Amino acid sequence: MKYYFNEIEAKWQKYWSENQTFKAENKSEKDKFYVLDMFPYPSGAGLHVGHPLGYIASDIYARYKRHKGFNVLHPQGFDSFGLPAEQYAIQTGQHPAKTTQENIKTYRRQLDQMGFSFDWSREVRTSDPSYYKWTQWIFIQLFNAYYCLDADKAKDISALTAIFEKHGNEKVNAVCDENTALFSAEEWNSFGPDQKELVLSQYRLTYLSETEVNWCPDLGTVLANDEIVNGVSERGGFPVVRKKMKQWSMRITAYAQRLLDGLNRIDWPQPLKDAQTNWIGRSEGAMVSFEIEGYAASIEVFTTRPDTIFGVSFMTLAPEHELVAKITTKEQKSDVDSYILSTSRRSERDRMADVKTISGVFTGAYAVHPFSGEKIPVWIGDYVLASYGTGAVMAVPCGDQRDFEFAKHFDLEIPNIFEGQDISEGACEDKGAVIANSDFINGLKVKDAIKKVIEALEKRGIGEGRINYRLRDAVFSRQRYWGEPFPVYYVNGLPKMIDKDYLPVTLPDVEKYLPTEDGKPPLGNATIWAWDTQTNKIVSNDLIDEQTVFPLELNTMPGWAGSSWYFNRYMDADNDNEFCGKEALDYWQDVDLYIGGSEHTTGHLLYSRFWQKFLFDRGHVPVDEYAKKLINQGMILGTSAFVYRKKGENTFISHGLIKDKDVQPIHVDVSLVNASNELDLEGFKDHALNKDFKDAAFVLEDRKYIVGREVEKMSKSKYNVVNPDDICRDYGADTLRMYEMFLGPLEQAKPWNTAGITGVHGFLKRLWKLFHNSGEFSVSEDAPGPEELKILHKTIKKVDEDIANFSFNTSVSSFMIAVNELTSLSCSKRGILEPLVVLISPYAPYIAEELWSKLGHKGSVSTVDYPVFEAKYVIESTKTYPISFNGKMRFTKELSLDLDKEAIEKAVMEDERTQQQMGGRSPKKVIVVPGKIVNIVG
RNA sequence: GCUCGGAUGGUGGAAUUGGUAGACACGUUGGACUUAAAAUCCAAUGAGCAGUAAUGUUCGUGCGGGUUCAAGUCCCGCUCCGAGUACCA
Repeated sequence: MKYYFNEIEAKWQKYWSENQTFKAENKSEKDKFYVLDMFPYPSGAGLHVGHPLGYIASDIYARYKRHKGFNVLHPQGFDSFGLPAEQYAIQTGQHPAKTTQENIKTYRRQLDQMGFSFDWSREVRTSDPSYYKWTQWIFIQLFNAYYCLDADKAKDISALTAIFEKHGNEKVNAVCDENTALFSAEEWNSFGPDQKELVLSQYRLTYLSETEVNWCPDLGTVLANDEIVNGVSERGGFPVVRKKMKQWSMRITAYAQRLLDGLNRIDWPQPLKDAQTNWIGRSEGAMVSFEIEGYAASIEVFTTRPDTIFGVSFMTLAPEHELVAKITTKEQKSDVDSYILSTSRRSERDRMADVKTISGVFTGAYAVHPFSGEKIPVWIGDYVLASYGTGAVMAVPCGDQRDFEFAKHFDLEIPNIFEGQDISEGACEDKGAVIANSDFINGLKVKDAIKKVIEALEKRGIGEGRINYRLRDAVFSRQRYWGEPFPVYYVNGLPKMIDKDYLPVTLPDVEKYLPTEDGKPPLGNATIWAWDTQTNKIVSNDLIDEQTVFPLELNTMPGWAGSSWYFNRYMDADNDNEFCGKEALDYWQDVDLYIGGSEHTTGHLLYSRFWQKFLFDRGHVPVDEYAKKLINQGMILGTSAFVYRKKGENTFISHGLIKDKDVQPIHVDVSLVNASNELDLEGFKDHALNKDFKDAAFVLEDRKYIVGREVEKMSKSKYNVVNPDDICRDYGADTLRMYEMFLGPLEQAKPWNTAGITGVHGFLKRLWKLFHNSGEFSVSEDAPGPEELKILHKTIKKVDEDIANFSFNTSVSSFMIAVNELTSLSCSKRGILEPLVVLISPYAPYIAEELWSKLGHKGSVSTVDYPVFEAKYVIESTKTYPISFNGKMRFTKELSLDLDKEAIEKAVMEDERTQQQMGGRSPKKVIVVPGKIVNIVG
């Protein structure tokens, strides 16, 4: 009887769906285990074979844990707000909700086909009003909170106003804007409501501010730093410019230190932790204030090397620094203005690419050295970034290579403040140096000098020790249509939150999805988009009267809003009264295993940790790190195929004949190429992308056209996409699952190669054949013998260990060995098949279910708690090495069920003595048990 | 530049963490079945040398050293490849 995988798979999909086999309960006697995937954005192209890799791994783990007796939560959903649906809407006028709905349908079909054990009753979609209701709610919670540094946690904003009323803000130790002014209790109490609101916004964890943002004119929107790659937009590759706009921001910087500290408590990959650590970019140093000669202003700088303060010979401001206009002298004005103009014209990308060119200009102004009182010229230069620190540096050419080069270029002084260091060729950045020519810190080492300078600065009130972070507050506004609307309306230009009871504020319909002609975001096109504070309803814009009806926010939230808390929603996805019920949260707590791509390291994975910590502070969730363990699955790459067109001719040359001919490589669809790299010429002509190709000439080798190959990212534009639908049709989902695992280590990037799939498919066929010998299912009730049990338990032990270590590739090999060995014994015994089916079911659930039911079991193997994952026989691996006299070893491997324990114990006791003996003459025989080398005498 | 990975047959990759290097699979070659092909099954397959053969033997985990009875694995010094990040004061 043939292995009819298509029928089997359809049958069990139906069964699982009808019986809700994978529905998880929020109450159980069993221990909980939460396995999470990064939910997909449902794109129009559907899934390719690369997408499900992580889902297969997590599904294997989830099914394995169910067998081990855990109550497993394994949900799935869709990150369904996003730019592609919106751009499609701009082109076609089709509502993004409709496109999204259709795409989700395709995704769902593809996911079901692959046999994932998701609990779809908990599905979430970020674009669903019943979901984004709670995204809006969390936004309001952030608005109504500030970060108290004394308690080191977020608190309700009312606690802050209470302090202001009694003591003003002088003694408040909270995270706030740099330029927050001081006020007394009397002053606060005299402020009007609008002024109070402006002050509070300097403390709120989400706030409106005029910020310099990354504006992408082609996309008509603002981008976050992690959405920009090499100075152009990640999506589309359009140029990005700096622009000032009024935007919502998230005060993630308040959590910088806790985001660092939390990394020590979670089992995430080290490279990912390193990347987040670098992104947060903590550096210790000092703030120093330099007075400007002749002005009432001073320049604040941040430095990590306050010990080098006596080596300062000039200062450099970023061209965008606010003091530049104020302090530039008349004589220098035209130079400075033209320099600022030329740097602002250069895109960020040019500035980054061109690190070598040194440019700058003198402002004409002088600062005063805080200790020596000397005059220090103030320059501007584009090597100083406005967005880091204070946008100004104290330049120490002898201690910083960039300052050194700047000084050399403009012929500025380079005083040496290091004992016995030669600085004629470059700056001395060695932190073991000893300071000289530096007044009260002469003879001190760097570390001690830093301490002493900070003390002196603080004593004189002109500076202080400071920890600075590279991390910036996150801009939270997007000028897009297809995102969460803000639950915000404006009175006198000040934001007001809509009460929880009236959420969600649902996205309005618009005629056009582009920004309005006067430059407002797409929601500016909506005609029914105003808030009536009397009825608490969305009403027509015509009714705005500035008394009771007010304009609503026109921006929407960024893509990361919905994904920053979805893992909590799965625990209680249908709750209409809370974002997630307390009971569910207390039961499920956090994610035990999270699998997803490393591209989200400094985006989603940082923002979601931030929101979780906030929700924890406010008592809404029980833990402040939401994922105990995380694994980054490696990308599956495509193997692109190329044809080579002779330049200027319609002739294609086979890969082997190119040599030094002038040819242009052109991508060709991989489905037109067979396993030996031979191109289907008729197919190529029929599916030609370019009309000319229809009558192209070919230069062949061995009567074949051989294509060139290259490994690239799998993408539609590279014609190297392999569709899982095709693989499932030809080989079945079980084969696809096992093969993707077999391809190589989970965390490693690896190219897809359909040719190798026959090996795994052949294995499943052999397994099937083993128990369908005479054409129908046949299983023997005889008890298995030691040989057969040995095969089974060896496999159990190996597979169990491999799953625990996430080495799914080697466990597939173990299955193959087992089936090969059983085949050679012609073993078809129930006592072997039954546990083997359970063992194999996480990898190949469909064939396992089918065999399980043929064994006469009711219900699904997927939900069976079965002790099969504990090997009944303890198998010790022993090796015997007879040693010849020249010291070379040979040995025979022995795997035994009936080990002579006494002999081993005795040998272990002699271990020490043996080692001594081995230093001298070689023993005749050595037994190795794991971890020990022992000698057997005789 | 900095940070983190990696380098093993024709290919993807194993190697119980210091103990048979090359599991398992692809590919290749030969054979069986077949009119033939596909499918299936069996055998060989790191390289070299000797032998009709069983077998013996030498070399072999990017390069150069070192530690050890024993190194793909540990230590020191390089080379090359990949990923992330970048004027961060």
